Amino acid sequence: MASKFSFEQIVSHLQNTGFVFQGSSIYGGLSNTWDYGPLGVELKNSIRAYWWRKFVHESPTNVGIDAAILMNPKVWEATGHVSTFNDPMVDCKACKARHRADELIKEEYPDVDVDGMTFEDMDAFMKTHKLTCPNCGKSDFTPIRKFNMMFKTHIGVTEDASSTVYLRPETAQGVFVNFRNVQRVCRKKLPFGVCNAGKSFRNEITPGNFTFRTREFEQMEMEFFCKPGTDLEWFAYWKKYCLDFIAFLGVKPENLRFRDHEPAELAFYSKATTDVEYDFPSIGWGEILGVADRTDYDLKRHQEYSKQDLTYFDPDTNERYIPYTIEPSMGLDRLLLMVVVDAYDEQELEGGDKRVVMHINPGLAPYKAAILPLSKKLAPQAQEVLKKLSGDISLTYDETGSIGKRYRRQDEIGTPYCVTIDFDTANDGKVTVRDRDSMTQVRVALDELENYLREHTKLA
RNA sequence: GCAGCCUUAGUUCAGUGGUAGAACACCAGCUUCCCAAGCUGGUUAUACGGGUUCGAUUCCCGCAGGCUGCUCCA
Repeated sequence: MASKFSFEQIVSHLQNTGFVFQGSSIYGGLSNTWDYGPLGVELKNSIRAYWWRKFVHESPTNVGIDAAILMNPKVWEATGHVSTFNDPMVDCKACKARHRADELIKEEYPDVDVDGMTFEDMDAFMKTHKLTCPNCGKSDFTPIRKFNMMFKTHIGVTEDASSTVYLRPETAQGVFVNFRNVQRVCRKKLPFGVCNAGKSFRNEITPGNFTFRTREFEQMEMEFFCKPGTDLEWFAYWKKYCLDFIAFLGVKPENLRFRDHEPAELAFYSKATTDVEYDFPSIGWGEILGVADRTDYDLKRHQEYSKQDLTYFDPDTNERYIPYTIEPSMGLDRLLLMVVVDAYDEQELEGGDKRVVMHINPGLAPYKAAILPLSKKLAPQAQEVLKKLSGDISLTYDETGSIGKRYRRQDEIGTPYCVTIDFDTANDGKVTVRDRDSMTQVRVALDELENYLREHTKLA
């Protein structure tokens, strides 16, 4: 079941501890924009790095790229984003409810070919057939209005139509347009995958639920190119691989599920799609990643629109064909939200005290360890220890308040280990390492400390 | 984007047409020295912009943001 703690409670904790801040807050904020704070960015970087390791470094078939956000507008004509992201929306003038015109028509007249209708056709159809609002029963709609979900901007200082470009609504196309480049320079044979992580932008009508749905978000996608006919096999392979990946992040398995899309639910370009969903408190089951069999749709369309040959020559069979693509696509912001929601815990202690603990996977935690002098008098010694530990372990330092209070602060932000320098350290060369989850302590020699921390914060 | 409700320190809450108070948190000092101790002192707020008024945090309007519902999606 979903976390027993309320979403509101967890979100508030994230904002109070520096995982996430509201965007532009000193100007009153900007709706649905969020800034990752010092802790959030560490966690986000860790998750992305782990994804990169699993999908690029540990998958010999795969390589990575980092494609540009701005692309030639023809890309979005080829993919159909320019037309399909234009949904025909109507408002009911009586009750102000908003509906999709095509959905309304389908509902009442399932046999009508709505997809073949223009927006004008739909407008006329709704009027002549006196369609009513499912919400209030009246038949009084505004004309169809288009909502293009792509953000537009302009190249150059003059804003004429010829200079219009879009912020990419998905990272995938940056990979497809580089299919030939990557294949050539890496001398790749099928099957092979190309990974890309980066920001995408969608002008959603209704964002919300904190960072779960935002207009600017970070995707981590792979396009895995394979021979047609082997696609379902690879689809199954990457589906399994993704679930393993999620499991390694350390979330509770009972909060995860696979959901195969029904045929009617499939996107027009997809042959099969599976979502992995997480059971968020208050949001319910929410998609955190999807694996799709995109067939040869994308490359075929790009070949058609760019007039470039995007076929693959198969040296084994001497055939030329357009590869099929399996695409595991995940939202980094959602993965992060899942990790922190899953990790959040409150414990009642003796005496009615409450202790907030974030049981974040030690390998992902924003800080792997906190360096704490038992007394302020030991601060110089503790600073030395901090300085000596090499820079690629993320650490924090705290010398104010009692040691118990400092342990508590680290628990609240998910730091798995607290390293305490005490009065014996100078004599025996050892420090106390306290474990967040078990609340137990061990003495570790200073020489061994770095290895100890590395060993205990290693990812599978 | 539309409708309803909401907005006072970092957080949770008081309060008033005459310029804001607490608790927790935070900082400093003393003390303590391995799981939120104590004492002393300290920093910090009426989201923003107008209007009414001698005077607005309080009343009115606008705007921004938050929450809830509708439509969409990774």
